[in-house]
Amino acid sequence: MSRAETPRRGSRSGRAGIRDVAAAAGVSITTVSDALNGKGRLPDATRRHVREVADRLGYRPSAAARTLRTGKSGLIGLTVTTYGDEPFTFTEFAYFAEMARAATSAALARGYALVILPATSRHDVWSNVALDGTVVIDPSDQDPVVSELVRQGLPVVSDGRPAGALPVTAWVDNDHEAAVLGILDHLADAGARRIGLLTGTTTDTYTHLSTTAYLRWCERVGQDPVYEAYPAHDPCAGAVAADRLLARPDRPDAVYGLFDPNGTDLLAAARRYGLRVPDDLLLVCCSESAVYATTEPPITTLSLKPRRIGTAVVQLLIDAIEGVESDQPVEQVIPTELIVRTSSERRSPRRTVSPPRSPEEG
Amino acid sequence: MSRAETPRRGSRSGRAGIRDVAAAAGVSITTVSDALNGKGRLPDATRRHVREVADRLGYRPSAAARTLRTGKSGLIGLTVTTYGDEPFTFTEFAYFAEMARAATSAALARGYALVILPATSRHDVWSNVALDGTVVIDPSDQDPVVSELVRQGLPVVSDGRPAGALPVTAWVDNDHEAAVLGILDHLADAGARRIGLLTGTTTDTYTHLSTTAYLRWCERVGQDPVYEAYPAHDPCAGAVAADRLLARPDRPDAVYGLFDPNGTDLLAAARRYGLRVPDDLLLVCCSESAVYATTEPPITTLSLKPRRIGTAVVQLLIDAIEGVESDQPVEQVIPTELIVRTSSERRSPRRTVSPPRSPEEG
DNA sequence: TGACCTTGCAGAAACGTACCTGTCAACGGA
DNA sequence: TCCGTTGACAGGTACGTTTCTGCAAGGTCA
Repeated sequence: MSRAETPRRGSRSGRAGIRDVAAAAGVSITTVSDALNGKGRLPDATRRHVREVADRLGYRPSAAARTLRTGKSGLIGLTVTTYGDEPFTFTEFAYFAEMARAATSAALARGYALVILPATSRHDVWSNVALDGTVVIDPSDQDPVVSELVRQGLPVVSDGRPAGALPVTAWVDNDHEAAVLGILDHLADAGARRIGLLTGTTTDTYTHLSTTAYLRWCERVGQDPVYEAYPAHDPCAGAVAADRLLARPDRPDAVYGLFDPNGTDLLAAARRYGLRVPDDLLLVCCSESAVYATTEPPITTLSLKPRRIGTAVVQLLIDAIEGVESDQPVEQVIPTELIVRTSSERRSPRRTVSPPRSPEEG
Repeated sequence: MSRAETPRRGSRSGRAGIRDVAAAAGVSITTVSDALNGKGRLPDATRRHVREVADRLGYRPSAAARTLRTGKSGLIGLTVTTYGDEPFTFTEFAYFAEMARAATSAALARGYALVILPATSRHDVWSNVALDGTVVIDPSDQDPVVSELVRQGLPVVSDGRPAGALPVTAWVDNDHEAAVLGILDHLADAGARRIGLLTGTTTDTYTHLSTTAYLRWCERVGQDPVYEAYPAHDPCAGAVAADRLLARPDRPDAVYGLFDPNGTDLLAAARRYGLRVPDDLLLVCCSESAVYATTEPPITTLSLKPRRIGTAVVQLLIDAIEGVESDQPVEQVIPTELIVRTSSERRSPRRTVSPPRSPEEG
């Protein structure tokens, strides 16, 4: 109350700045900064006083100024693959939604927020946002976005192991070969004689690894490969490919579909051709969607565990940003989970579907 | 080339700044800024020269500094409703994913990026990011986040009309009452005598408006309401509620489900009770998911048109940010779309499902 | 030949914060 | 009494832009 009489002629910008708080509290800017950030050596009385004045003035520190000063923005980029103008493809919906949800959650828990950015290298958007690091989903071989980010010295963590010699900081992925081999063995165990594959025409790592694993398995067991490939970003093409696969003269008696909608597409196609599932046709597809638990019949699915992946990716990235010496390896393989349902149980289905337990009636 | 001989002793921060570009090009900082931003009065030769030097040095302007100076960050917040720790609920997946996709696309087209933020008012995250405005999904009555944002003078546009006197800048919504009434009439036309409702226990506007519309319709036509409510964020509760609805002594002969998974849940419950759809039970649910086109039978769905909503919301927000005098009203009602499929066609299903056309075989 | 305008650029002041470097008083020990 | 130490703060600079204001040089016109 000694000499804080000049109230610093009206905060002209509308919002209160750190200067206004300092003036109102009768202390210096340094003291305010230290008090609010828990630094410096201040008696608790001063700290409380400053905090109270700041609250009273509704002071919110400028994120831009803080970012400029500290070099940290608290923002993490999340690149989404684009097909044409659309940010992410329909076939990846459930996976992406789950993965993004987990990533968002993990980031927020550590004080970071996620920024959605397109994988296409539009410099004007990318350079307009100050990022501390980036998560990229399934980067392509010579991804220009990744190169640019690395050149700027930003950590980059990818979902999906990087193709070629892409210099990412860390990556997280499933063991796609093992997953496919496991499914094929599972189908063979269930009595399948000729297993078909519904795959994609794109060149991403997931499609590539899965397809070659299938081909190797066929070679090993001496089966002729039976597969149809289609552009995975086109949902209609999937239905057509499923139909074509079941219309072949060498029709398979079991099919694994690499993409989420393949299950319903194959089921619809089987119905058209009068094939009973699982009696005439065993079905498995890779999906995160819950609908396959209640289809007729329920369909066996492979889950890639997107929530675990999203969490792991963000943890690795933030560790790299904050320079934490992580005890986790920088290359993490997340196990997949095969959720076995009726569609792949040829012999003696255990039991008929029972109604869900109602909490009221014991 | 006159006196640019002091090369400004090495850009210490690693990255090239505007100063380094100015020194290398032999011009002033002002000239570099003007040249790169297309401002000022400069001959094309200078402009080209500066641009070339900037490219050679790999110069990227600091987003933080620009934001601090201009007050614009190019970032738009997208708040997601949270249940517990999870950023958004499973039941909204398809809707949210579509809506977010459209919003992302629309924002990027106008040079903005989206930041995902939780609706819960964790100040430390919110105040750490410089936003130009925010999209909120289904804000609650006295939403503290919205109040805070408005207090800061930021424009806020909501998906879903704001409850109470929430001071949003603009909003976009469907006409939920009209949609429900339309569906009930549609079901009655198809021969339904007693229409049931699967609804939620939450207090959001969507659930509230839809439920009261149903009750009013029942009163008008003289039908006793038959409905079950469950916490919409719990997928298991939905299956139980669907089962309970069909187990009632006054079992409805038609059901409308307000949430996305209700269709499969109701279908599974109907199967358990030996009810044929649509012969014994007409079914409609509100969903954006494509799976309902290929279920057995295909299920009639109501689409809320999340893509149009996402686009509209972002356009309104950016217009407000940039001070554009929009010719669009600040309150936009997007029409819903009823996609009629077999599950609600009691009399004479038009035709059986035909296989999709294959591009190869005409 | 001055007065005046246009062109082409440079200087320097912000933007709001964080933090490094003092400064001054009080205090304790020799 | 003197010196070293510590606590409690203030001053000032830097972060990297944008942009307002100036200022010469050259051209135009009376």
